Amino acid sequence: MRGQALKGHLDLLLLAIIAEGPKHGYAVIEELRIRSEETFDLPEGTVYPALHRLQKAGLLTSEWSEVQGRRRRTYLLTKQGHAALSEQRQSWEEFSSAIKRVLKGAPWPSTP
Amino acid sequence: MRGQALKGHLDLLLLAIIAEGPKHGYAVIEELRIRSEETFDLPEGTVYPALHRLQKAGLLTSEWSEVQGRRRRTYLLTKQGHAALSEQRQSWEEFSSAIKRVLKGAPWPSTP
DNA sequence: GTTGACACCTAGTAATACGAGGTGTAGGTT
DNA sequence: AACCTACACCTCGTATTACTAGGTGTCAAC
Repeated sequence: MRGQALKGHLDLLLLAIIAEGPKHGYAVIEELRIRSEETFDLPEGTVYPALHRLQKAGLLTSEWSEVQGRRRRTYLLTKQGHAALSEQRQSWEEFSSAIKRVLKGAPWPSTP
Repeated sequence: MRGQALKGHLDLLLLAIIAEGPKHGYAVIEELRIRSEETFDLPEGTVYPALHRLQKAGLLTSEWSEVQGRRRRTYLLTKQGHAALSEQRQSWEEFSSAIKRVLKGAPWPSTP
């Protein structure tokens, strides 16, 4: 149920979602919520600035459009974005397996 | 090879290591480096303040000792510390599987 | 007698996720 | 008509936190 504390890994999630197809910010939030089964229910104040950051870094481009009276900013991965994504996937793999190795030391809480 | 960017998960690692047996700060660093196979090679400026923080939060206690002329501060988990650990293990489990669910959407980079 | 491993510490910095607010449209319900 | 909810965007400030860059001191080896 916790959405907080995805500290360094937000970019990976955003890039991964948008890599599957162009999406606007609000849709990214929804997609993340659904795909994570409510684990990631990110506030807009988290996602929008992050998207701006990624665009500024050259990993995303965006385009404005208007759909049924609402303006949307739709994001797309650049070549750099794809490169960054696959790099960050690898980092995640390494990171999470390192954590696993550390945690594996003591089985699980046997309430000592 | 990178040790940085373990953003929100440092506490989990420290608690997990110390839960296996009392350890002093320097030994915690070594243990983390070895167990993670060099992935986590944490600077002292990261670990020591974190240990202080955990102690202040009541999750650790410490005791000074002197071994071969060197003073050591050895840490131990409190009851709260054990509770926090098992909570954070669970959080990690949930967090990492949520990430996996998000990433699983598109197989792996087929260089599109 | 200097270097390197051991062993601790603090102060400051940069990054960043989030909270709290704000703007506006469309489509309902009351 | 007034209101609410979902959609859709935004910014500013704050708190946390990992890290950098320093500092102190012991011991063994060279």
